[in-house]
Amino acid sequence: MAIKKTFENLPEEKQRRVLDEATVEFAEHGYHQASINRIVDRLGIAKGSLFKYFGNKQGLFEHLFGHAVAGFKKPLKAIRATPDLDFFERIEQSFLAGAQFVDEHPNLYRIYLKMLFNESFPLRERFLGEIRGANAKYLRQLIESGIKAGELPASLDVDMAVFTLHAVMDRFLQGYAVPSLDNGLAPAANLQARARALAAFLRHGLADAPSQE
Amino acid sequence: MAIKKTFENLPEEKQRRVLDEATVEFAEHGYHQASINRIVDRLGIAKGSLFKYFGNKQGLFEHLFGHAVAGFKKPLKAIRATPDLDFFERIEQSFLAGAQFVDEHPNLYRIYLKMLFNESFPLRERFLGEIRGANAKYLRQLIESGIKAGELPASLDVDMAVFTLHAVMDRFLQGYAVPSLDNGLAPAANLQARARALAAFLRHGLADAPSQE
Amino acid sequence: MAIKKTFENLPEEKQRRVLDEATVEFAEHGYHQASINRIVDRLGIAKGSLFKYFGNKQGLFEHLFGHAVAGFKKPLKAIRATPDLDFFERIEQSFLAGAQFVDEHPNLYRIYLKMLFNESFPLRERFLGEIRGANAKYLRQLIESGIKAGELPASLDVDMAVFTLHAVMDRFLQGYAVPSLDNGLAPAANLQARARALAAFLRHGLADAPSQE
Amino acid sequence: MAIKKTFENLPEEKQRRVLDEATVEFAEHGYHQASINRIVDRLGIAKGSLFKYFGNKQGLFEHLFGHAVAGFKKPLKAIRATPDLDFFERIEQSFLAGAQFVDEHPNLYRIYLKMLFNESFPLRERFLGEIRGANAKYLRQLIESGIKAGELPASLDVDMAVFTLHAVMDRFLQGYAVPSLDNGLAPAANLQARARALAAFLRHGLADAPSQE
DNA sequence: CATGAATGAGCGTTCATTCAT
DNA sequence: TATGAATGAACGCTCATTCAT
Repeated sequence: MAIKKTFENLPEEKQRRVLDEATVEFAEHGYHQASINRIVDRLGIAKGSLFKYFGNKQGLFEHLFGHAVAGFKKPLKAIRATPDLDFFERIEQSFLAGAQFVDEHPNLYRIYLKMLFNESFPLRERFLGEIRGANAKYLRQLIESGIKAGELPASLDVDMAVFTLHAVMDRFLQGYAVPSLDNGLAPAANLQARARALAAFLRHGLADAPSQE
Repeated sequence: MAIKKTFENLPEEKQRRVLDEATVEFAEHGYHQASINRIVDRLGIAKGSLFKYFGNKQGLFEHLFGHAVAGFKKPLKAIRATPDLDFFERIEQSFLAGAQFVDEHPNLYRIYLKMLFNESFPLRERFLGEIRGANAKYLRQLIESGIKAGELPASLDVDMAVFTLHAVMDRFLQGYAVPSLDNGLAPAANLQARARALAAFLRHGLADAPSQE
Repeated sequence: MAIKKTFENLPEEKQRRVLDEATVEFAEHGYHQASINRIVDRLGIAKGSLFKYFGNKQGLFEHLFGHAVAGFKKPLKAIRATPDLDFFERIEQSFLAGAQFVDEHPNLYRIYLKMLFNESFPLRERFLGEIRGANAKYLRQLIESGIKAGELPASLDVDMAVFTLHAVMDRFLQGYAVPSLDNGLAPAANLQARARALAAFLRHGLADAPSQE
Repeated sequence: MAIKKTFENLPEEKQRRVLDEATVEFAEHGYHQASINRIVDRLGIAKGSLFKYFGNKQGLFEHLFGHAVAGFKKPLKAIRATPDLDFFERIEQSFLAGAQFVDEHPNLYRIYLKMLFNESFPLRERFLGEIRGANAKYLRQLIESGIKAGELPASLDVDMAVFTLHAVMDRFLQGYAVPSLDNGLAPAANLQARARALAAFLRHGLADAPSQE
């Protein structure tokens, strides 16, 4: 707590600038390659100030990303509370909600992606566990609701379903955030169309795909 | 390739040792955090030698990973040539072939994963494009063969199918290579069982899942 | 002394706390390694306040240790005024008085020890001169009284006697304050026994030592 | 070992310069206040070089002082081997041998003094233990020889004798190396005279001092 | 050709001190 | 008067790279 007292006394506008610049730096370079020097240079503040605010580099990162973790979970909450949508509509909406988060917080999402396979981020296990755990739990609840509502067969292998949904949703967002990873695969369809297509796809599988219209 | 001439004159055994140690270092630390110092210390060779062989750090990485890229494509080739398997059996086999590659080349796969979302790897775009492009192409051909063989409906949205298959296969391998990312989602099923379950799942989708036995 | 005006207006209790914490810090880390940050953190006061009180780090140290110097001289004064003790009893009592001072002001004594051979303490020459000069003067007077009283031979080389007494007394206190410096030398005798033994020793020297009982 | 390989391959002249400059820096400022920057600036070499040689600041210090520790013990050895001197002549010679060491290695002795009461030197306990232990052992053997030779009474309290000799010898050298600590106490007698006077003094003690001539 | 000593920019971090509020 | 945010030089240390031997 003592660490952030100084920072929290700052004018909100300045707090925002500091966190934004730092987020950009971590998003561009990852944790270790991110440079405190560059951050303070861009901010036009003294190096010592940043250390007063956050204690050290790790403190800065943890503050910044720790506060953001909640944001990763929020978009999904809204959808679960929509009684008028059926399961596949909710899936579709979840895709779009994720994309909206990526649009609004592109750098936080980039940090998350870098953290996925780079072990050297501080608190990586905790942060990833929270985000991915929340996602998985959300999807599981969605599926279970779908079964209860008769929209999904009771015989569904819920674990596999969660796994598949999670995989496809992750990939959908990754491709959206880093288009170069979609290398030639998908048509440059607009976002909603792709979300709808994927949802339809997940409904029937490969062998039982209905005719396209 | 004047750069690699002196390296290629080395005894093959020594070449292998150099590349192996470097691969381990890049796999553990990524590109920028990897330390030439540590590599030559472990190898017991002079630092200057490594620079003579590869020019610089980037040259070392490009040589090493460039040679490895072909390895990423090989396992899939074998499966496409199996006339006695139907589409979903091939998918299942593809999963297992990928897992086998991860087993045999864990460090190359770790490098690939780190490269996915970290822009600072040299030739990243090219390497990723090659690997992912080959994967996508392979999957597309598999699907098209499946359609021709009547195992998949002609109406299938091939792009979406490729996308989904790719997503699930990637996630399958990532979870296999980095189990902590599977956070609580999947049961500790053995590899083959999970591959089979996923293939079955992809066949019928969520809404049309057959009863489990 | 404009510098200390605001400090002296503080409630005495607070003055004491400030000086005590600062003394601990200087005793633990010496002058340069002592950290104003740590001091104000422990005190819970603003950093600016300390600088208002004392101007700068050096001012704080000088105030603190300057006030303490008198304390270094006090214990000895008392002994000189004891008419019923002979010279060697006074020496013995001086040792014990020194030890008592170390017990009561361990941190001041630690500062003094650190200052002995570390040129970077502010006002070091003056402080050391005062303390050591007072000690030497005290010992000289003790010796001269002893000669006058016929307890010591008139032929005594007073300079050498002062030197030796000073050396032994210093070492006695140093070993008491920093036992690790006594490395294996002395038996774990209790304080009074050792003081008495040293006094006896100083009386007769090495060659003329009487039988031990 | 690996740490010092690079350094040991250097021309001896350069090795000497490096160690000399570093010794001066540590002698002037102690361990923590000593600045690697200043050392390399004075040497005109790159900062990285020093770290290649010794790994880190502590490694430099330990190398430098560790090698010097043997030098602290050497002068005493020579004296013990002189059969033609009696006990008090040996004491006198020991004082002078110590003074000679201080003359030849003033900066090492200054480091030793700073280390005495400053806990923050690396390996302080070990270095001090070695030096002081060797001194104490040397003095004890001297005393025991003196007793055997009948030059000292068999009833002598050896522990106290060692303690006193050690104290006086230390103080003698400290005053020689840091004259300001002798504040006004002793006359500016020449070295040999003072050594002789102290030895005489230790022989007879205060109460039994013979007439001065 | 191999070596490994030398380089120096850059890193994260600490610190006493200043000064507007 | 008390505050505490801001400062920026200095610290120990790492690194990929160069080049004389």
